[in-house]
Amino acid sequence: MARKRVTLAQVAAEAEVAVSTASLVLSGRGTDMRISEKAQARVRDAAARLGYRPNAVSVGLRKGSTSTLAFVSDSVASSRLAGEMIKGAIEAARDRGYMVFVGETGGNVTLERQLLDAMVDRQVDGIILASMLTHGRSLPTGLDSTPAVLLNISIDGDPGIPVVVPDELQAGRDAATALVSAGLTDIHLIGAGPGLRDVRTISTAAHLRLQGILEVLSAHGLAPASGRAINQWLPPEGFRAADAILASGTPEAIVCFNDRLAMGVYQAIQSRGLSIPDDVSVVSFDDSSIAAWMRPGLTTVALPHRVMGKRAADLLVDAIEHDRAHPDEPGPTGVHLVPMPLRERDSIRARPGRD
Amino acid sequence: MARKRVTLAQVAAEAEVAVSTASLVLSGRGTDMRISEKAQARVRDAAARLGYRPNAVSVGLRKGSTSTLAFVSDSVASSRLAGEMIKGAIEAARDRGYMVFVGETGGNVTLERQLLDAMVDRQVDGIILASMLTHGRSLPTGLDSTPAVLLNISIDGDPGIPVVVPDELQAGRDAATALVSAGLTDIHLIGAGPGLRDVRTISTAAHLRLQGILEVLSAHGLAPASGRAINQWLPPEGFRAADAILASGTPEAIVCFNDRLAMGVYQAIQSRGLSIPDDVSVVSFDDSSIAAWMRPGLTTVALPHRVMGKRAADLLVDAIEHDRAHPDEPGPTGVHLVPMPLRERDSIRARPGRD
DNA sequence: AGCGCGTGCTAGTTCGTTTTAGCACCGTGA
DNA sequence: TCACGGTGCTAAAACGAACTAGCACGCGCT
Repeated sequence: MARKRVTLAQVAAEAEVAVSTASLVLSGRGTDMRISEKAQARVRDAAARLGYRPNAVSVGLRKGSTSTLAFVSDSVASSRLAGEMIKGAIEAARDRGYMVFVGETGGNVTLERQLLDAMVDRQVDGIILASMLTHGRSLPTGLDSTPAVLLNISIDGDPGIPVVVPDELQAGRDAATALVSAGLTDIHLIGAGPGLRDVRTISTAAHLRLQGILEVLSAHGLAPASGRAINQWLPPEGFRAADAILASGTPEAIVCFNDRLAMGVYQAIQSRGLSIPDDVSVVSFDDSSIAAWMRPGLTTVALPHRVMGKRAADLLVDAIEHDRAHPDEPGPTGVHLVPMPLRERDSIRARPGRD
Repeated sequence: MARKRVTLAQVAAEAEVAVSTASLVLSGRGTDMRISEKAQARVRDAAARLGYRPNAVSVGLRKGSTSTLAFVSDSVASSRLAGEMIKGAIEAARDRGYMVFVGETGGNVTLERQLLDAMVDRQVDGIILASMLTHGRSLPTGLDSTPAVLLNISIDGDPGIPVVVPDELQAGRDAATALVSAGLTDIHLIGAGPGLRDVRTISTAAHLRLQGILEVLSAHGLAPASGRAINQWLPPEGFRAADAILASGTPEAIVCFNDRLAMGVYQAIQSRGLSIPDDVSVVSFDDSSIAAWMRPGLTTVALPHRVMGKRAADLLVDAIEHDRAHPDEPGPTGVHLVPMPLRERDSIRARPGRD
């Protein structure tokens, strides 16, 4: 086993030309360099016959670029979401001819440093630094010597490189609009609120979602009927919060700050024999896999992780190519907001008597 | 920006020795090669001062090995599970000094070929070929020239390389035992069964789980009270199947072939005003994230994806090192069953009057 | 004085490719 | 007859590290 790889030298020998000739031909510069059609044909033929494939490591050494990206995140698998991001990035990278190294730091800064170093040692052409937490953090050093993109990380101040984040503000607006345009006015918030400062998580998502919601409500002369700031957005918390609301009457609508909270909210509502959406409407955020499985289907504003990953990889490759073409110019930058689409399912019902 | 990387030559110049001397010292063969302590100190000092890091690409070219693994799967993100596998593999790889390329084929054979080729072109030291479907499939060619491990793939016949799969047979036994030892005898199957041939999916998991269940039941003189083979294991199917069972009486216990089915089953039971586990006990497979969030917590046999990924990476590195040490010997092989632990939560109640 | 030997280091080749500079040949026009 | 220009190719130098073979030097011994 382990048939040795075919090298360019072998192809050249088989075609009876010099190595440099073979290289020229196979890299498409043959005609350009006035290699006769006959010789070119011989080389191509030999390459095909021997099943020649260029050794990417050697090319990487010679050219200094490896057609390789690094994807470093703090958590690959803690959520299905991270997987989607990676998938999006890998697909986009592949379409552009790049392979991707995936690394995971678990939030450990030392590990992040080591990983980044290991990636740079392997001459990656660019780096995607991703987080699952969308919170402000400081940027590791060394990201200025290699093209890089920040994914799902909102940095304080201008990082000087492209940043890809979901448009949480608009998502908040859309969730509130879905309720308001159904004629619902008695709206309760679970996860954050009722005021703009009532946020218990480090996530900036919470702030932005809340801001968007409040913006739309006040534009319609409304305010949240209640709100609970919660730091752990998990089903039991959702259950407790909803139960407390239900104890003092049936609300028209509940906004959950994520689908796990919504799951608990469903349980609380249904365990009281009430119906979603006939008695109370629910809207949420994330569109995690459970959202579609819940009964009735949960209307939720999706986090488009796949698209974000793809976007990041595309921006990174753009940056790499820009760098190659104009090594002195500063390179692309800016915050790229990815729209969060509203997935309308069956958890919102228009208020009878209104349209 | 983009400060050039420090090369060994620069370190050597700074330490006033030859490049070869610097190489020897930094690779630990200094004393071995009788380089004076003084010179060694100068080299190490210079390396530290300049922040020297060896260029992994160059080393890869020279040594032929790149400290890099490939993880190729048919679906990275279709389930949270795949992410866990990758995470396990990446962690184990990192602990052994390897970085990992992740690729995803979407089940497309052409793409798989291309990806595998691209990986081999980059001189990966080994390949993990993973699937999310645990079904028999044919092995791509070329896996014999590079160390490889199959992850979550059961191949027909001996692939000649290590294979890592979950122990579904024992999982089936454990699920059934959990019910039987609680004194439950009226046991209904949702997903497959009641007979050994009543399986509608291409997954071998279904067969093995069923086999394990039937084995334990018959060892106790029991047989399934009913069984429905289903090809799509999703909540609505679970709901329908459970509803049909409930229409003709209240069952003692239901085995769901995965957690999504169980989610539908919960909905069906609870919408009839019945209680889990007081009226009916439920056990399931997978331990997906929803299992812990359901009310009551779902007792389920976990698919240890993280452990499987870790195991695969460890076996692969073992194979690589074996290959390096004994290039002629055949290398490790065999099927490695990873135990599926039973996660006991609150969906099983012992039958009153029994122990 | 000459030989052998241990010590401490280095020159030079290799890995597989890209790329630049330029060689050898031929026909042509002066 | 010779410079000149075009044609078709190749030699050789990178890229950065690893590693083999072996050089120079000084010391002790005969």
